[in-house]
Amino acid sequence: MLEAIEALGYRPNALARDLVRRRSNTLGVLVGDLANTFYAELVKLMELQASDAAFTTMVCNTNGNFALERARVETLLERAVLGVVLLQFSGDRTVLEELRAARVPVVVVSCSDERADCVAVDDAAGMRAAVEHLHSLGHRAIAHVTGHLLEETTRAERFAGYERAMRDRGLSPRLLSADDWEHGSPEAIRSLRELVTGPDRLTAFAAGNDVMAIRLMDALEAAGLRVPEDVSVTGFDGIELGAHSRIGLTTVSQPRVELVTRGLELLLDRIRGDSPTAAPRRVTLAPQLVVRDSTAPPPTRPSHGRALGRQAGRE
Amino acid sequence: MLEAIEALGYRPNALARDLVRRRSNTLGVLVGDLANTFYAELVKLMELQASDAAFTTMVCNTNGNFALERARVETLLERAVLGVVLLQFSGDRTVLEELRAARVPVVVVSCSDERADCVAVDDAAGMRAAVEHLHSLGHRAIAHVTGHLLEETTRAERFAGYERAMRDRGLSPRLLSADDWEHGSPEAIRSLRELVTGPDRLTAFAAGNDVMAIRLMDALEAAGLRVPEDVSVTGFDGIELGAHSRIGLTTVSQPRVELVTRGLELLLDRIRGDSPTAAPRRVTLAPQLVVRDSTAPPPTRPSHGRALGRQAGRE
DNA sequence: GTGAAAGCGCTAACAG
DNA sequence: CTGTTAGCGCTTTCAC
Repeated sequence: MLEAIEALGYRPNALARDLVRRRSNTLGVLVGDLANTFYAELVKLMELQASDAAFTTMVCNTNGNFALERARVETLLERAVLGVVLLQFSGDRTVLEELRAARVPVVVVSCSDERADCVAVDDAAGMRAAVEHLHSLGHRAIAHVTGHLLEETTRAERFAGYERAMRDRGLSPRLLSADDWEHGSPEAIRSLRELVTGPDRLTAFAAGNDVMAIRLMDALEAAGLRVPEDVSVTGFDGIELGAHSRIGLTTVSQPRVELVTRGLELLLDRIRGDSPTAAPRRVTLAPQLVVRDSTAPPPTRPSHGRALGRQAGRE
Repeated sequence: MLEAIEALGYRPNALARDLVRRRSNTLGVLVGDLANTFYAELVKLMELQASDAAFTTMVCNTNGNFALERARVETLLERAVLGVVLLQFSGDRTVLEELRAARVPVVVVSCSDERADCVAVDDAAGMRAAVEHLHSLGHRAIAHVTGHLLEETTRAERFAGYERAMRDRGLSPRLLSADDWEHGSPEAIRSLRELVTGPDRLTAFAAGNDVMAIRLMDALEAAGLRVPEDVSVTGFDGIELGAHSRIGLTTVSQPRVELVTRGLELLLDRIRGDSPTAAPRRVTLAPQLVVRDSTAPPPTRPSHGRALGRQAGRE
């Protein structure tokens, strides 16, 4: 009988099933920017683990844009998703309100929000580890580099961690925006060079994430500075590319699999209604400093050799 | 009245709408590996353009795994998707059959299949351009590097393009598998060094895609060889990372936006039923050679300096 | 145990 | 043109 059904090519209609059940067995995944490999990998893991748990996922790229994010949430709600995973959440209050009003469980992964369950790395501790590492190498003039590529709350927390670590060591924090040299304009490159060769010269940059760190390395080398000989750079996230021999980025790595696993755990717990009224829960994971080749002791006498080093040799 | 509806927080139930319409206003997107930024970006563009055209998308990562791919297609079919976009399609016949049996329009983007509409770059022409470039630099011993990271038909076509280009120049093709040194085992690295320093020494590698090219550079440098001084490398795809100053990968770039736009065009055309019985259509786009720093004339006398160059200086 | 019946929230068709 | 009605394909309930 069942074979006959199979043979006839019967396929159950999920639309009808979902309608009568009034829920769709689908998890929504909202991600800010799929082009950032860190998030792409989280999405990939999420999709895999969710389907192992017999859920369908619906991936939405929000481009970090509020309006788009809201529209996507609306779509997910209309489709009666079981729950929503927010990666790189913009922190827009109305979205969370809507989700709450619709009684749809939410988990925020890899960034923080007090209004929802979240799983994230201890950003402040991660930045502290980066500053500590640079400090122990002898660096004193360490700037923090951040920008719009980083989701707001994460940006704030990483900056806070950096600032605290600097003050704890009696150093003065300095904040730079990666957005300035994003397009590699000559003035931006020149002013970057100023920062490293000028009077209060910087010897190290602790970037807010790997993508910014890698672009910064690019800009520094375009300015004729060598990494790590003239200046050290650290990142945050631990994207695969940073491990490439040509890049060798010292970074603070996030445990991606655990982030996803724990996130899904929290979400499924809420979906099953195991803890319906519990206050937002928070899982904090430990990031891990990975030391590679982009950090070294500061130069003893500043040389900033434009004619020296790899850069000059290759271009 | 409409305002009252709004105020009461009415939200239409897409499940019911879809059930009665017997179609879901959703496009399925099947992608082999989201962790490859080339595909992640295509997915991102696809999602954006589809939602601009008022479609929801359902992204599924198949991991290049037949069983997973089949399961995902089954899910999409149960959800009565309007159409399916196949990125990095595994070429599994049964999947296409199922989709056809369910009368669901399909478009294959960035790889080829005669059984469906497709939009792809001319892979053979791209590889020919790479070989031509290397040949004009003076290279004669050029190997093609491919592996499981590349979807099957694409792999075949790029190899064919390479082989033809080599034979046209009276050169003998040589095929290597990137899978060998994927894990960076010492033997693999040693045998790679053999290939470049041994009797029939290779002076250039034309890789099947950028990810493999970049990993190959890593492996070559681990073997104490310099790129491009000792050996040249080319990629295929044009991922952003290849443009980084530290990488500087010469590559054959694919027009991503056009790939997505044209793909969606073909799919929507079929969905609207404009050309219900037309034979599979094929849009072929021109790839573009981007010359950067990973290619140079072959060394005049082989030095293969282990103690020289960036590698030795940095590790 | 098995089988019939009700109805999920919409849309499309049709009657007024 | 507006209002009513049937029914999409399933699950769940309830009667047998």
